[in-house]
Amino acid sequence: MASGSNSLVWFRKGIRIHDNPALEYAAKGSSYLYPVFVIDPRYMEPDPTAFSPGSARAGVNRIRFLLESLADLDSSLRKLGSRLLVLKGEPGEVLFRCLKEWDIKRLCFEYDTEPYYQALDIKVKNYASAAGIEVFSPVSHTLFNPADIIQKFPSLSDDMYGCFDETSEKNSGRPPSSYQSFLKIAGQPSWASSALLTTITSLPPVGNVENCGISNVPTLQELGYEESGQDELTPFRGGESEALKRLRGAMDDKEWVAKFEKPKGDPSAFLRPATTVLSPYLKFGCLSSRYFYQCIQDVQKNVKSHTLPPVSLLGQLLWRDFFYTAAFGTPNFDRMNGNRICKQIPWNADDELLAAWRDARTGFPWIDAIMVQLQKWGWMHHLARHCVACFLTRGDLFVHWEKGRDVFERLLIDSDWAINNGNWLWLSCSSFFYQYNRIYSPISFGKKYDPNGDYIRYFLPILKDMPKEYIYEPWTAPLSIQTKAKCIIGKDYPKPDHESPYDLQVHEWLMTQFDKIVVSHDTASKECKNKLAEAYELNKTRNGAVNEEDLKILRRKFEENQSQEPKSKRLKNKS
DNA sequence: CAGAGGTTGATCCT
DNA sequence: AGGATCAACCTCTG
Repeated sequence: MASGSNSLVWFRKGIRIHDNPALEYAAKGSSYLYPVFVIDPRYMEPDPTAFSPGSARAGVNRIRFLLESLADLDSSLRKLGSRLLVLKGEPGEVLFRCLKEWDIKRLCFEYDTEPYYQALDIKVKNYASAAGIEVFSPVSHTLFNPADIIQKFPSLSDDMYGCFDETSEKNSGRPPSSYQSFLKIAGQPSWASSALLTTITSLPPVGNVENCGISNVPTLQELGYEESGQDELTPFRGGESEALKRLRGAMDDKEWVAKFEKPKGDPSAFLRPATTVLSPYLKFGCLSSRYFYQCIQDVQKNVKSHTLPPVSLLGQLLWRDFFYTAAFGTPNFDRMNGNRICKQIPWNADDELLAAWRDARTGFPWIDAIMVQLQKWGWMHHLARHCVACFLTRGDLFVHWEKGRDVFERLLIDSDWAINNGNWLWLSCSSFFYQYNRIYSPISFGKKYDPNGDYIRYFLPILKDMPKEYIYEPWTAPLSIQTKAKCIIGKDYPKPDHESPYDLQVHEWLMTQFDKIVVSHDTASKECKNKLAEAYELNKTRNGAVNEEDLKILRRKFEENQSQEPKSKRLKNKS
């Protein structure tokens, strides 16, 4: 490109100034630079029919986080002599209009591996090349280029059998299916010991943008959302400035960084979370994962000893790349059907169970408190996510992981297509992880970290006066205690009734008859284990070719087993 | 094809 | 707090 012409940098993720190759390249030698963000109504427009405040695809917490991130980007750009140009509409159409209107010769945007952008970006690139516009689309969202990893990974079908199927021809490798093999292929990132940061001191000016429908970064209200109370909204503020502040805060405690062991974190810690809470900033690219990587490396160089992947802090960033690689290299990664790495399992399609889980009324306080934190904060600890995901799918309710995935995808401020789907595959024992006998107890897991139940008391204030002896299993509290705690189970707080619609009197009677609880996690989890064993068996005999009919037959069998042992009979057997 | 290992289970035991 | 045991899956390695 001849220097002295116009460039456009298109922000999607990568909402930052630091370590932003697309921005740097766009700025180099241009007379005018147009920094653009397109507000896609499909993602941002209020949808009153959704189950929570927000658009059709995103809860209001994440929309707000995005707007804050954009406002921060705009303010940073202004300090460099530029500004953010916000436009509304279908991104492709808006972009084509801008390219024409402003006579753009160079278009720069961060490469994105998600299916949505893969499809959109092909259109954009085709348009640009037909119009003689240079396109620069660097990989800067992840540590590695997922395509490189897949290329390097020896394809099973090529190596062992020397045959070529359609997939191996197109794609010489498949993504590694375990973290360890991923680490081995990935190695050190090429840039690990080189300087990433070129400090930008000024940017080319923005050209004439009159009559182009440019606006400032809108507020939630300007987008048509109603004002809501502070305590209904996430405590985490969006933006690059906030990300770097948070990063600095974490890195300052060198001991903590060096000793970080993810599985040892306390999921019930909420006043001071046990992790960095940098995930939402990584999701939107307010924080560069590569810069984060280098910061951790710096700390590790200066301490005597440190933890290692998979549990270390660096290991967490590598998990992110692991899931990005798996997601990029697996067709239909976000579905069970047609997903070659996903076990085919006849999950329930029970919308009532799903709604009880989603709306925090399962009757298990540990589970419900986590779901309230999800709705209010849009963030909860990784292990808390494990508990509710396990409970919904393979642990207790046997509801399809795709349903839970949808709820997380909407409500999490850090929801990330690759990572969210990857973790649901993991937790439901559909892929990556297969030890389905390891089930999180909705009662004892939380108790181990928080015996007093402070986390439950905070997010489920109705239970705030329940004595700690009963707070994880309030249905076991004698009625006198429930009365004193101003929380009658079955009236003020649900009893776990997804299996047993008993009235309170029967419930009370049962409490005198059994030392075990009425709706037993024990019973539900045992049934789930049996179902998973049968489903695994089916997958084995069908050798990865389970069809709709197979699943239907097995689903019918599960239903028959359940009706053979009705609730009343089950109780009589016990008494 | 056997054996080792797998980020984060629960329970009981010391 | 840490270890053994439970029951037992899959993937990777040699």
